Amino acid sequence: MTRKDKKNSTAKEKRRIILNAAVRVFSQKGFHRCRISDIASEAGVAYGLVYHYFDNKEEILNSIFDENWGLLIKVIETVDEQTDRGLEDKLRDIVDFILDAYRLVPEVIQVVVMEIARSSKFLKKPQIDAFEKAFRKLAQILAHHQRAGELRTDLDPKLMAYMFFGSIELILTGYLLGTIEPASGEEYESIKKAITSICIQGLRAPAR
Amino acid sequence: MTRKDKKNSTAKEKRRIILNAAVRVFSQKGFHRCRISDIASEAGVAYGLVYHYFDNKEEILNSIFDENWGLLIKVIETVDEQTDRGLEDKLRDIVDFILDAYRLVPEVIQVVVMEIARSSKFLKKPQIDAFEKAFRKLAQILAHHQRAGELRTDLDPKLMAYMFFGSIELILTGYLLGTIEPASGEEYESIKKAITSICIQGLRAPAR
Amino acid sequence: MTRKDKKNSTAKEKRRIILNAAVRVFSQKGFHRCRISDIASEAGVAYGLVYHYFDNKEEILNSIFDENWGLLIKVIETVDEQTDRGLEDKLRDIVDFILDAYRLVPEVIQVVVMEIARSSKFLKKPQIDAFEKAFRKLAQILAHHQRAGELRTDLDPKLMAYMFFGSIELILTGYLLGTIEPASGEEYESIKKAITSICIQGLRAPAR
Amino acid sequence: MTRKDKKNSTAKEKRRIILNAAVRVFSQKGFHRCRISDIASEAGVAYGLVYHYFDNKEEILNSIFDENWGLLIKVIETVDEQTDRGLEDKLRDIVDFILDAYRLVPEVIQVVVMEIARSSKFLKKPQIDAFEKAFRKLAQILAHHQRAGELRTDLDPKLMAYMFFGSIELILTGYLLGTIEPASGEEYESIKKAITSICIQGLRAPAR
DNA sequence: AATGAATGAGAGTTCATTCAT
DNA sequence: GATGAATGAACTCTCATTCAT
Repeated sequence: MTRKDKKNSTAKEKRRIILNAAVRVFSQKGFHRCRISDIASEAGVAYGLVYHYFDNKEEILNSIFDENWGLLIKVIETVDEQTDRGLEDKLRDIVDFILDAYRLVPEVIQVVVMEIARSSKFLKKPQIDAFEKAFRKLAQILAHHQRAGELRTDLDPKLMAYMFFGSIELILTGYLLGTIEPASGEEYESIKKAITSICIQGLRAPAR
Repeated sequence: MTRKDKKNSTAKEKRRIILNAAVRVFSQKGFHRCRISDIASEAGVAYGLVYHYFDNKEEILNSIFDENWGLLIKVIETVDEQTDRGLEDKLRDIVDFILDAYRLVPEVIQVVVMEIARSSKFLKKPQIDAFEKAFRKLAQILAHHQRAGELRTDLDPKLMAYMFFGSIELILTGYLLGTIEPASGEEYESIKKAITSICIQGLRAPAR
Repeated sequence: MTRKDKKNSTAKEKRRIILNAAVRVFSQKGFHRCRISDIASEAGVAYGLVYHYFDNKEEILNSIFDENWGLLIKVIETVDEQTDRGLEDKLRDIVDFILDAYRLVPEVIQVVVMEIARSSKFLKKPQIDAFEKAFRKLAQILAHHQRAGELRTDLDPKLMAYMFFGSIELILTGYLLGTIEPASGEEYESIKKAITSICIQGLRAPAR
Repeated sequence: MTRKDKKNSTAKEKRRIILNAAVRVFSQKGFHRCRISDIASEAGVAYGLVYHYFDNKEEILNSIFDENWGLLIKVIETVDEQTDRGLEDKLRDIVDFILDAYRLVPEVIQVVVMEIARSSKFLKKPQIDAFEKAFRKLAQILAHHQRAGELRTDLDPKLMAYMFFGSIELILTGYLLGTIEPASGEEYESIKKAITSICIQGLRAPAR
């Protein structure tokens, strides 16, 4: 019987528990409106323990961002490497990833979108860089397809990238706010398709 | 010579001065990171005077939102009434209004977008309603053009509205963050055109 | 037509209006819980005007005390001069004065008793002196009757005076709190009699 | 050697230390005139610790009241149960308790009497109820002796109870104010006797 | 006399963070 | 690792008082 079995949490797992608790309370009350003790009691630990695993409150938020935004970047990079696939497939992969994540862990998406991306002006350097990296990567992909003649060339690829993510983000916000009614499983698929399709048809070079 | 001329500020003007100061400090440091005293000293008034004109910090933020978001709603409503104009013109008016506002008073836009719209989940009822109203109005316009056969009918107009505003918003964020290089006057015009064009071509019903 | 007729308030009357308003709000909310602006709006004047008639908040309270406590002292002095009357009559006059005052202007009594007499430790010198004067005067009267053989001599007259006022005061408090049910006009008379009687004869049932 | 011995204060003791410090500063400066920081520095603890043990300033005052008024109620209840003892003994027990408490901890008595009992109109419900309970209990005792023929029946027992406590209270106030000179140990005993005796027999000199 | 805008010290309260156990 | 008592800076909000008009 290993130590892991005896205790239901190793150091790493404890950190995870705290992080998950933080996601929940951040999403419920907002980062600034919640206290370390809220996180601790949600996690079921003493609040002093939070400081064993994280230097301070902001670091918790940054950890959530790093971890999840990192996944997005990884998806975009993977997509970028698949040079043989079409633009539509690529964008669709990204949309799928984000919307699936939203379905599975909406709180995570909320925190990342509402608490971090949106106060991006006040992020620390590493987070700003990571934030920007996703846009840059996508812009690269778009530029590639521009050069391949699949996309209109009168537009800055970066601008397109921002519009793409902006579209997705505000739709998620609509869901989060409840001003767009939450979609059923089937609808999700059609929304994914819709987002991609709107972007593509808008971006696609006009047929001759 | 009236009293108004003698003194450089009437009650209403003092309120304005404080509100403008608040916009500046909110945009510089963020709502949660700035203190009432920051606003007061930026406005050049005593601490307590801020409370003479506003009940509390949040009311200041709400006033900024109400005032400016109200303008947006008015623009959308005006556009809605112009039944004889084409969709492209209408969207262009909205884009123009937002981007021109950004050029003139970027701090206002930043505060409205980053500090309020983005933490919309935590707004008070009247603000949530106002927030939603803009989307609903635009969705109405889009639905109208859908029925007129100008827009593809396979999409929820609300979804389109969210994508439209989302595109604009994240582009503004890019500007605010400096990750999109701020455009010169001329470029502004081309960006306005681009946003409208992307949206229209993407949304337009396929040519038969 | 005199100025007094034109305007419904001379300086002295304005002062009176403010003072009366102060009594009402002090009695409702308590001295520490009410603001100058409460007094002003109760009086129907601008709050700056309060400072024309009074130096500060505390002076208002002191004025209320001085004025009313002065009446009590006057009554006691008058009683003291009536050397030919019996002790019972004298005490009864004092009791009458206080209880009648309570019937007529309970708010005044409340403020004097609860806000001033009771925080007597923190009064200014002139008020402490006036406060004490009433007790000293009554003690003098009691001492006189002690020497005349009407009162037991085993007790300090001052102690008796304190007990006398203390009895009255806490009964009033009971009324003010509503823990003693407010008496009707007739009952008032019997209470006056009871207080005097208890002081002189005590609680014991008369021996048969 | 237990932890309790090593450290000079457990959680409960710390609370006690703060409460005692609060009694001292309340009695010196008055509740409204003292700040939390006064309590903290008097207790020798950090500002924030006071809030670790008490929700707010008022709760501190209420705790002092509850604790000490509770003792008074207990004494009255004990006295009430001793059905075989005479009225004089019973009243004497209550007088003893209060005056002994005053000798031992005059600050406590001052705070309870001057800061709480006297602003009883503004107390919270539980405190008002407790306040009234003491009077009700004593009135019950008096009513019992009334029925037993030991007390005059022409008086409301509640009224008597108020007079009894009122007498004691204002005497204590006289001490607190220094307008009655603080008694020596021996005098205390005679004062206790005097109060009881006056209540029962009144002020009148015994008929010869 | 009258107004109420303006001032700013003051006080309660919160809470991130540290640290002894 | 774990706990939660202890710290104190920070910040909002209040309100008595002043003063220009």
